[in-house]
Amino acid sequence: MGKQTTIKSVEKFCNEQNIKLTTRRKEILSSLLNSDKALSAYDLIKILENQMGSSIPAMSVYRILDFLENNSLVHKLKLANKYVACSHITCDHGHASPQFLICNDCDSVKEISVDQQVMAALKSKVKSAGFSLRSPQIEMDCVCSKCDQLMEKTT
Amino acid sequence: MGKQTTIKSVEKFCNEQNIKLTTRRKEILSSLLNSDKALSAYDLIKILENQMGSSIPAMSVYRILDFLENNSLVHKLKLANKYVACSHITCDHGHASPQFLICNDCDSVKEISVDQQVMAALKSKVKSAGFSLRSPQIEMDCVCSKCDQLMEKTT
DNA sequence: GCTTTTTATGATATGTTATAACATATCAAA
DNA sequence: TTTGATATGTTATAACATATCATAAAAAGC
Repeated sequence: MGKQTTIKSVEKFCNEQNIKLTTRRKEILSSLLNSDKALSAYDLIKILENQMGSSIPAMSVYRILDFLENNSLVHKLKLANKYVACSHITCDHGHASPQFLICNDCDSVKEISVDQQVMAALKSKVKSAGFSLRSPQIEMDCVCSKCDQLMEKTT
Repeated sequence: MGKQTTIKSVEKFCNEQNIKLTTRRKEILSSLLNSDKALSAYDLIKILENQMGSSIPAMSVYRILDFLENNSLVHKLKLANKYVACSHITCDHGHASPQFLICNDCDSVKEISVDQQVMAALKSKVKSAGFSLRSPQIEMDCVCSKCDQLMEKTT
């Protein structure tokens, strides 16, 4: 799907859901949608300055990321302290437990979903250990194929 | 197992493995072993100051944590940016993929292990997505039973 | 339309986690 | 006793995140 199409369809989605997608929020979300990598809050500040020519305080970025996360438009990757647009923004179906494969080298991220059975197995172990799951999100420390190849050449 | 026993058996283990457990390293590791929660580097600085009466720079703590992690005595929890002693320090058998259940409220941590089959399933999905796993460690955002009860009362 | 209230953003300061770069100490082996 | 390896100390700074108060913009009630 083209990027323009995506942001348009997100706007439509937000209208329907009564989510207020202000200019600032749209700028942040667009930057994330246009990136093939996870971005830190401070990456986003730089991007807004360079590409949109508008300066924005760190506090605003964090607030906006929070807002977008609460409305399931963005995910925070705790493994990397970075943020990605939800890859299911434009689906109408609710998505399963997200699993993020994060390249340790270049921060490229692939969002896939955890199998029902696997998730059930994980959950039941959590329960029998006396804990309860708060977020089904799973993040894994990986290397993408591109970086993997580069490493082999270097070694 | 008593705490004194543990640190003794760790010392024995380090001798056998030719891991130099210096005074500083022992202080850090003991603090982690004595804690039922994950601790940040700066928590450890405070603990050493209060309990051992010795001040230690942040840099040293981070280096020591690195060292202990490389020697499989300590795990870093990226979800919480905190550290825990490996719960298998005193086993002689190598342990499977660790799964950490981290209480979002009080940072108490339970280390269990991921089922072989579940791990295999996760791995194969990673592979077919064009990534390769770097660390089999899985961290999950949970609430422990104690905090769970407290929350219900408050609500 | 105009005020009130709520919501969003800006500005500033500060807190928290982590690493870089360089210096010193300690100890064992040549 | 010098050398080399390893561990630790010191200082500075980068990177990530939140608290607090002020201001602006939007929405709700009249």
